[in-house]
Amino acid sequence: MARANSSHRPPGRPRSSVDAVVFEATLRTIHELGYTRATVDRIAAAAGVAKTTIYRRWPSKGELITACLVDAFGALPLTGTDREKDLATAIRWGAAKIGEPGVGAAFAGVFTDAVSDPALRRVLATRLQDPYRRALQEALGEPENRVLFIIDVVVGTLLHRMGITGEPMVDDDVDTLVEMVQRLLR
Amino acid sequence: MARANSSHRPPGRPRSSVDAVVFEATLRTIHELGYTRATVDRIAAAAGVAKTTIYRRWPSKGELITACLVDAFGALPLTGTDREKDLATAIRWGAAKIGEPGVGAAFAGVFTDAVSDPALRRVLATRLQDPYRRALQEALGEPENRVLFIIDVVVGTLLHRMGITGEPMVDDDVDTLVEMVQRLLR
DNA sequence: TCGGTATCGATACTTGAGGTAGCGAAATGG
DNA sequence: CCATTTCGCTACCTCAAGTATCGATACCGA
Repeated sequence: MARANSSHRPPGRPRSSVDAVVFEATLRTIHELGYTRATVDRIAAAAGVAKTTIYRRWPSKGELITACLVDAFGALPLTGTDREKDLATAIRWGAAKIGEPGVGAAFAGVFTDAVSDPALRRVLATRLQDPYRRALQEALGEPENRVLFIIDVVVGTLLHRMGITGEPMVDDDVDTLVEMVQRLLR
Repeated sequence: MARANSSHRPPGRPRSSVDAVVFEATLRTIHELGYTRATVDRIAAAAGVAKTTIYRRWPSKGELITACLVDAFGALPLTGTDREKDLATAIRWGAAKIGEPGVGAAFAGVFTDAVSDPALRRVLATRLQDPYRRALQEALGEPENRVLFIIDVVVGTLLHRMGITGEPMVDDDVDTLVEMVQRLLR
């Protein structure tokens, strides 16, 4: 069995550290041109990198966007002690992240691509949905199907608004969303 | 100013009445292959019609799908006398329609195309969203922004579930959705 | 210092989908 | 019979995802 030796460097030229630059260029390009016109060619150009370099690191546009979103969303800031507060935090956190330039459009775009692409759907579920679903299950102490329902409501609503208006949801409506979903915990 | 004379037939060969056949073929193809692989070529073949005939009637794939959805959804069956009941009816009606074969996938697909296509977004808003928004405003007696919020929640949630699982929402969750949104009327 | 190896940018290519152009044939009304 | 329009058909254009290849380059170990 091969030993996992983190201090061992693989042979050959090491990869240049441009992942963060590519992520930033991806969101910026999507923000400026929209998801469809944000082609891999344009993203590569915006990052100052060859298209082949993109495909060497992420096997498809969908996986690039997914990795970009995982990087952009980061970790949910939950306390684990106050269920109502944690749910409100999660909703407001999601609304804020989806409102960041390019994030909402990227999310909506990759999500819809996934509808017709089972492989991408698995990647999206594993890398993006599962971590937050588990964190919420633990913090809220609710069964999986209930947490999945809440995720459908919150993410679906926020993305639908973003897709219709092109603008993030206003705070008043986020407040309504928070109150509405919080009742499910009582 | 040209007079609108509905009894006057325009000259030339009349269009063959295949709209319904094309709509049926569109939903069936999307149901069988998914939105992305349901190309206009394949839809035309499934309808037994030339691709150019499709483009003679609908200027783009997005407009074809929109017309198809307008035809599939039809009119909301509201009473106009019982607000709570009408809201529940609207939600269950929407859930049932989105669950019909091909409808949910078509809706999700054209919706996401619209995110990056302002012209299509206008078509979708005018032909699909506005009629139901107005009908709900009248039946519920709620202001426009409140009705728009409800539409975001209901449609967003149903489409998100459909996109994630590929299956329509189960009745129990639809019930929860109904109760959750009904509280907004009180 | 010099191979071995893997990444780099660049270019060219394949595949597939949306959409258009132009044709002769067919269907209507006058 | 003639003008007009739609029909199916074929060929085509544009653009985007993804692949293949090549010389150049960066790192490691001997």
